Amino acid sequence: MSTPGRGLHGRVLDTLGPAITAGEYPPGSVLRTDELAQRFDVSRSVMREAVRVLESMSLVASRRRVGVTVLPRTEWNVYDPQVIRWRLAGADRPRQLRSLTVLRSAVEPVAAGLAAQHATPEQCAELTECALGMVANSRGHRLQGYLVHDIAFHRVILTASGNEMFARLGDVVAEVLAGRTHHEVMFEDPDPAAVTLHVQVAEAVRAGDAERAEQLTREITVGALHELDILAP
Amino acid sequence: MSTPGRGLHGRVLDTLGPAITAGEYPPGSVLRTDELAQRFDVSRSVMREAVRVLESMSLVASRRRVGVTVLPRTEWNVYDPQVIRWRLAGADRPRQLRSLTVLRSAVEPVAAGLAAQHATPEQCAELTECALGMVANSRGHRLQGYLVHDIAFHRVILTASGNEMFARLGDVVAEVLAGRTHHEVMFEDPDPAAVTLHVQVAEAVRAGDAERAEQLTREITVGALHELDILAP
DNA sequence: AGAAACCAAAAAGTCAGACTTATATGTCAC
DNA sequence: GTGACATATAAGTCTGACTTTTTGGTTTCT
Repeated sequence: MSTPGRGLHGRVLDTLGPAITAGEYPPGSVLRTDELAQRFDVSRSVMREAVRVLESMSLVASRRRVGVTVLPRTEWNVYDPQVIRWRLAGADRPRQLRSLTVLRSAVEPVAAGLAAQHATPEQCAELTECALGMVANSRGHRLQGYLVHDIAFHRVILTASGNEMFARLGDVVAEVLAGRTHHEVMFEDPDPAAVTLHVQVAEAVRAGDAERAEQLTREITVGALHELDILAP
Repeated sequence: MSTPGRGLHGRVLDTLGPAITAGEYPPGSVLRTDELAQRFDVSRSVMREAVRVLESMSLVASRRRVGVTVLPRTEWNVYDPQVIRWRLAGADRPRQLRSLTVLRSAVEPVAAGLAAQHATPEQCAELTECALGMVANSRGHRLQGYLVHDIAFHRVILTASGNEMFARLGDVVAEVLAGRTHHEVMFEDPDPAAVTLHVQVAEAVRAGDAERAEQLTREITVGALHELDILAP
């Protein structure tokens, strides 16, 4: 998943990125390129490339005579897939999970509504296929199989919406769903009501009923919010 | 606005970024670092830093023995503020404007609902202030003054939602609104109904009425969709 | 004493050149 | 045609010297 070990500068990022997003260097901390280069045992050129990438993510700012300063979280490019991965993998995981779930609750219903209007027959077929796969794996601790279809389902919805920015959230949603299964509490079989909702969404999209698709998806995301205690019961 | 001229590599990006996002290099095009360095009259080290940044935006991929290849639009990090700016400034502007407006229509209503629950008294005050400023500038071709308050209004809503990912969309929304005033057709005074809606949203947030704040904001964004002919009348 | 001008050190920024490594592609034998 | 092998290519890496900006302290003048 993603882009592992693409060169030396990538290795550096794999260490520095998670460290910064985890808050190991509080905002305002100052790093020096040469020192970092020594610490990671790479040349300054490689280190500079890594710093440039962090800078383009607004994780740090590089200024002459002062050094590379860590920026406050409010400056971070929180939509950068790399940043999201780093945060999901580290100490910032709960916060990232919450904000992503709220984002999902806003985006996915609208995406489903658009999908009902724009989905191709192939996408409709794939959607029902996914929903059926979820049903088939909804009992008997077949969490892995369930997850695969769940991820595929939401990815198709986002793609079929026809909006490039929605489509780009597919990977993020996938990581959220996968995380819920693997890290969070998810011992029992999935909620039967949720499974039913997915089937109904697939049907609504196929029927071109945007209103219904949106409303049903809203119910799904409300469920996700409840799981994280973001909504009062 | 943003980060102009932060070093030589930034200058290179200011040319290459817009060129790529405008589609001047079709997907699959191959660039060579050395050739680019010559073309921009910079050292290879500087050029490499620029390429690294483009790579972190998934605009290009760098592979040994082949070169720097331009990636298809579906790979781009379309949430990167820099990418958004480049696209809004170039040939891809209409597409970017549409997808951003659809994103707004999904996010802002939910953000307004959350703002109604979480906004501080100061934020509520600022919000009504903005709304009043919009009213005051809604007649007599005072578009500039209107725009300032409109931008501030939406920024407060997104910030007050308490969700970091929503808050980060403030800059983007600002650029969309500014673009609508400056580039798009916007000769007459703003729609009075829209002005009223903003005032009502401010009131709903102050009253803590999440449901109403969300619904009213939805009406605002529906208006924005209509402006771009995304919704049927 | 306070402000203005000045100086020196520090760290990022830039450049040039040599070298390494992976890999796409063409060549040859079978 | 298939597989092994050689070769050329372009990215990747390292090093060292040099430039530029900026900060913080020092000196000087009012």
